[in-house]
Amino acid sequence: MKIIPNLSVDCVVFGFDLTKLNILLTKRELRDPETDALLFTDYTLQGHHVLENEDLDNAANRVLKEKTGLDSIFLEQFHTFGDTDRIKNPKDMLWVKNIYPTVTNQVITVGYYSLVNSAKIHPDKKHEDTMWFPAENLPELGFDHAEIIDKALSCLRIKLSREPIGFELLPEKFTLSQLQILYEAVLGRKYDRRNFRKKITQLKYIIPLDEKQTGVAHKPAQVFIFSKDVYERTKKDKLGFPI
Amino acid sequence: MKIIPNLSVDCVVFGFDLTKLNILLTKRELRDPETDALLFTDYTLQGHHVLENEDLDNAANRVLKEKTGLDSIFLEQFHTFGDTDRIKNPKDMLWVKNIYPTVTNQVITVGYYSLVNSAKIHPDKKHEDTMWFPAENLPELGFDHAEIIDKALSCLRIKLSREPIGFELLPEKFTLSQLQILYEAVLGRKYDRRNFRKKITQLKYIIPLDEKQTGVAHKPAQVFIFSKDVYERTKKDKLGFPI
DNA sequence: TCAAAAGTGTTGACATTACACCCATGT
DNA sequence: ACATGGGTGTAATGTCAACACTTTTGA
Repeated sequence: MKIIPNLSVDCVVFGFDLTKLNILLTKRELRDPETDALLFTDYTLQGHHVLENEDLDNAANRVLKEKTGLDSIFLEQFHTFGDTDRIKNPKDMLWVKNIYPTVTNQVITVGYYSLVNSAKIHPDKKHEDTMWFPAENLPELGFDHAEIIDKALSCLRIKLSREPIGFELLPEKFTLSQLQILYEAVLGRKYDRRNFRKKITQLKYIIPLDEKQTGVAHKPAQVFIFSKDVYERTKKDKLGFPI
Repeated sequence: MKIIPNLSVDCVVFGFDLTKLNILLTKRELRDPETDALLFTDYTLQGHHVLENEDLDNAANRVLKEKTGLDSIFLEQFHTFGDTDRIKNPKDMLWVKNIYPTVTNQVITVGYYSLVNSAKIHPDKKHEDTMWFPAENLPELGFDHAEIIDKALSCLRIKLSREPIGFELLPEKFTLSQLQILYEAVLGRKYDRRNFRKKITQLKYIIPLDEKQTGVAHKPAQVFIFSKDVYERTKKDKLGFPI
């Protein structure tokens, strides 16, 4: 299958480990083709060129499946990056010349972000060089991927403050504290525990189970599930008042 | 300047005539190259292929400048459309084959919307075949432009309910009723006049002038201006509570 | 003098914030 | 027994929704 040389997708994979927000990155190395000397090393998002006769969304799904093994997970297009000087860093130009000699110097990339429960990816097994980094503490990034991640995060924040998508980052059964930590981690603010619980428990689509946490060295918490079905049935698309 | 055959931008130009929300469309006709018989006619967004060595955002600005004469107006990228079957209607395939024979059958388009005060465009003069249509009552559209407009409108709604961008659609000096009608037209809901005014007048960046409407057959309204400067200085990026 | 939109305040319901103590479990 | 996070209520404040009459102008 031939690639489309001037069109790629990049996926910002967000994960939550019940403590903090993480981003999945892949190690990139460039070695001199003759001497094999290590020229540089850094990290990049999971990306690939779109293939001929492939829908954009499918390209993003394919990349995700290849890099994480996960299928049919939450995936949302957030922005397209098309400045002609996107690849301006000398190391990136060198890398492109070595790895994709057929690629033009004007590549636009469509950014997607996806949300996964970190526990579902075991990067050590399949892809040694693909690993989680805390969103707050990322390593050196290739290309314009720092910019792409910034934009992804700000789009995720807006989305999360409008729609209940946080559950995509949690195990199916979760506690209210885990949910609160998730919101705090993504939105970068704190919530009062009582007020948070009050708010959440009045939502009909967050359903308490007759089940408690086990194996924790403190009072076990009640577990909840999210019902997308109930949400879809009861949501009312109200837009905020003008700012 | 050569075009990039598989990459285009489409601009959804929103205008407000102090009454309702409008969208700028261009008439498209295809005639049989031999008999000159009219094969079909419909309307399309303002779009064009991106040029080699042109930034995406610049391409959108160029298209807008060419089609409306306007420069440096509000322009926001909202979504990229990249399904392989985007051009599936027979009339569209026919049109592409006639007009852009070099173009591949897999073209992705980056959607932008822009906001203009309708009064600033006099389509009759420059472009007879480019005209305003009420957003609520659009004619038959080519390609997937109905879908693109839907998405643009829903993105505009979300943006408008988060940020004060409505002023881009208004004359520099406006009345509170005009602002209210604008919000009602875009968001598709009604506001109580007293509550709306209460809310707006407490915003420091909407500044009353010592000036009144003239030439109206009723009590003249006070006029206001929007200060982007004051807004930028006083805004606090608060994200909503989880839904 | 009439028509048309401008302008103006109060009240009740609801949502948001702030805040402190006891509980159940594993070690 | 202790450390850890779970679970709970109330009062003050702020925000939102509903509602009707008078004013100013041009025609």
